[in-house]
Amino acid sequence: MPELPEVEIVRRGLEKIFVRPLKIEKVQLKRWDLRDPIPRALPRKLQGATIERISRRAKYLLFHTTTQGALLSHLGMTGSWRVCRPGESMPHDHAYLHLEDGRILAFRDPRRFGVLDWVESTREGEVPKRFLHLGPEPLNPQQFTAEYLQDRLRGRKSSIKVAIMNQEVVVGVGNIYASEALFRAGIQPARRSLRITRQESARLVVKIREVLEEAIAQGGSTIRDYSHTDGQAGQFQSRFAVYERKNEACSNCQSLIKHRVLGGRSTYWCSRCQR
DNA sequence: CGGGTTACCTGACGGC
DNA sequence: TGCCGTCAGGTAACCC
Repeated sequence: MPELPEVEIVRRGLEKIFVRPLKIEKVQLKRWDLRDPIPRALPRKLQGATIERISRRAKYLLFHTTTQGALLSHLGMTGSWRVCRPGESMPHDHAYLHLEDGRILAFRDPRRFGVLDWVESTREGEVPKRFLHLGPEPLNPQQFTAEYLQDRLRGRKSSIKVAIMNQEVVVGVGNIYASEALFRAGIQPARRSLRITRQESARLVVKIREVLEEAIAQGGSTIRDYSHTDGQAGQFQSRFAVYERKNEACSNCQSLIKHRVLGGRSTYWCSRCQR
């Protein structure tokens, strides 16, 4: 489900709720068996804590408390956070955070590939274990540069699409935006990473950033489960150039959009516009 | 070791 | 109608 743009939109939605710090009065867990079991201590740590800030790293969200500990959440494929009131439960709600103002934050995740975890400290320099292997943030031009990408692609035998979806190379790019960015950059997804030229790396860096920023501006992409914290759907799915457009005419050259599986994931491209 | 494949889980959809 | 196979915004544990 959610790639960087969707997670960032969720972060902004949550941020609005915590414009002023709010205490969590009660934590209710419906089940513990997400992709990783929720730590038994999580409710104890969160209950009575005050959330003052929401940050994002890659596709992870951190709910920072005033005592330095933080709730870490990953949405997996179908995870969502929504604001609701008592009695507004939905199937596959796994956790409820009861806020001091009477509102409830519900974590829902039908497939349970998501993660809820507790990190003890998020002080400067102390990086949660889950973040250790993560690559640079693509929206940060100082971190994610043509030189950097070219360097990481050199000597890599995998396809360029698999490479940019590798969170150690660059974070936040998932299956939709990988295809979309490669279309914009004019690069075939199956090309070997090591054959990508310097110039192409430069273009790809620009296009990855561009497509992610446009998607954020459109509120992300809603295919199935994804929605904002207020239940609204994203709008970027109507702007897909290639994703899920197999056999449709390319918006640029009218030739038919191709599809194949790469690294186990559905991949879409225009064989005329992408070389 | 790098890189491909599979498992985790539920629901939606198409074909028979 | 209903059953079965396939596929889905991600990640990580496996295999070679």
